[in-house]
Amino acid sequence: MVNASAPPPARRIAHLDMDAFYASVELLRYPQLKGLPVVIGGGRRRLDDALSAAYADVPLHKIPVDRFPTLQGYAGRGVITTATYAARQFGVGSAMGLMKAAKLCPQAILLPVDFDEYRKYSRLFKGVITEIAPLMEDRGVDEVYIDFTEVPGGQREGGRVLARLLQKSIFDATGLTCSVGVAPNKLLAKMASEFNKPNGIAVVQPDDLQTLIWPLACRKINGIGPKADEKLRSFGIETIGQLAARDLAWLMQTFGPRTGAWLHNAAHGRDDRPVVLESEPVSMSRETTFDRDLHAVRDRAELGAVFTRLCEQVAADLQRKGYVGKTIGIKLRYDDFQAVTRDLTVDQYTADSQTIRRVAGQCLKRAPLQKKLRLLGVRVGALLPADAVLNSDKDWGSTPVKPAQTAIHSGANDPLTGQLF
DNA sequence: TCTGGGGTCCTTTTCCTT
DNA sequence: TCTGAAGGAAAAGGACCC
Repeated sequence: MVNASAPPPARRIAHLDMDAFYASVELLRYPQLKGLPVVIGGGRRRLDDALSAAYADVPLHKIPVDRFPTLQGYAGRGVITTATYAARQFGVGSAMGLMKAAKLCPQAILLPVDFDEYRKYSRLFKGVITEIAPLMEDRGVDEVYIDFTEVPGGQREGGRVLARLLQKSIFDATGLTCSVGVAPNKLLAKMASEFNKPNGIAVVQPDDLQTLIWPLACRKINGIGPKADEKLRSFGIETIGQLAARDLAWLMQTFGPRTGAWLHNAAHGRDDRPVVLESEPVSMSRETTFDRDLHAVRDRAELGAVFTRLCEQVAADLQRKGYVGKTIGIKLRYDDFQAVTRDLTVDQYTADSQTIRRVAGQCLKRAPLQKKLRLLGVRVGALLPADAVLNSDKDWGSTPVKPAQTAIHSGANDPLTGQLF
């Protein structure tokens, strides 16, 4: 039992964020690129294949720098996922189109994204963390929340001692650095982890709200994106302090009851979300942007093949991870970048590619197909673990499918989609 | 020269039922 | 049969995050 006379330990939540994760992992493989402008993104082919074919007998770190592909003359679609500091000097950055980046910094080396490699290091550093502090919430490939409250050392110097231990242990195991923020809750910990990047630690106490948090831009609150920020600015609200000064009723009136209350709490540093150790996925999807825009009629063979492949990929993902779902949908993005979605909920849970393909095809018939398409996606939602679903047969593929609601126009005579979809 | 891919969550709209 | 209200579920869109 807990000693009744001792106060409960103060809640200490850490947010740990790996520094420039993708780029750092790539530099472990190719240390000869250190200090050079490097952008990661776009490329569909694996660099390894190209380089290791030419340098089969040379270790990766000995491949000459001038053998790496650069942005010079790059033609094609795709965006930069991340860029090294040396590349940022030229004005290139995340989410920028590769062709634009090629104009700004043609000498930048282009590496393809290698998620398998990043996932490998992700598992590694998370394993190090849970050995020391088991209450960890996974927030993607390069960041986590950790509940320090009951961990030995988690209260010393407000959490700084444990944060240092984690940094050192992660570096020893992976060669990678990270930044840690420790605070009374997730909201503040997330902001704190940005204070001393890279390889930094920041500790925020409840009393620090006005001095450390209120001067920050509203955008620093996790959950306030470009749209919300713009709306706030239109009311003259730029800093978190200015947001905190608005009264709750006005915020709820202006932003809706839920968002308004959330904004109010966030500005006052209040957040009682727990650290969540396990969570089930809600949906799985695959989507692809075409090399060139495709037309539903003129390119229907190509489009149909991509469509089938996406369905197969989603089905394979579901099966590999052991899930079934019953809301099946598609996503289209037209050449003008407008996006539409259509989905349909069926009676039986499924992870079968042909079933997904059939239902997704019905969705596609309900979408406008006059404009050219630049992207096609397939999604399965309303997921359940496959072993939790008591469908009579285990062969998801053979389950009959019919729409749960309205009968869907068959579209058999539709000139656009007639036989193909 | 535009703008990836894989997610979650929230709000609004639409449809169905009573 | 029509009309309208109310509530729920599904569908659609969009903001946001990594």
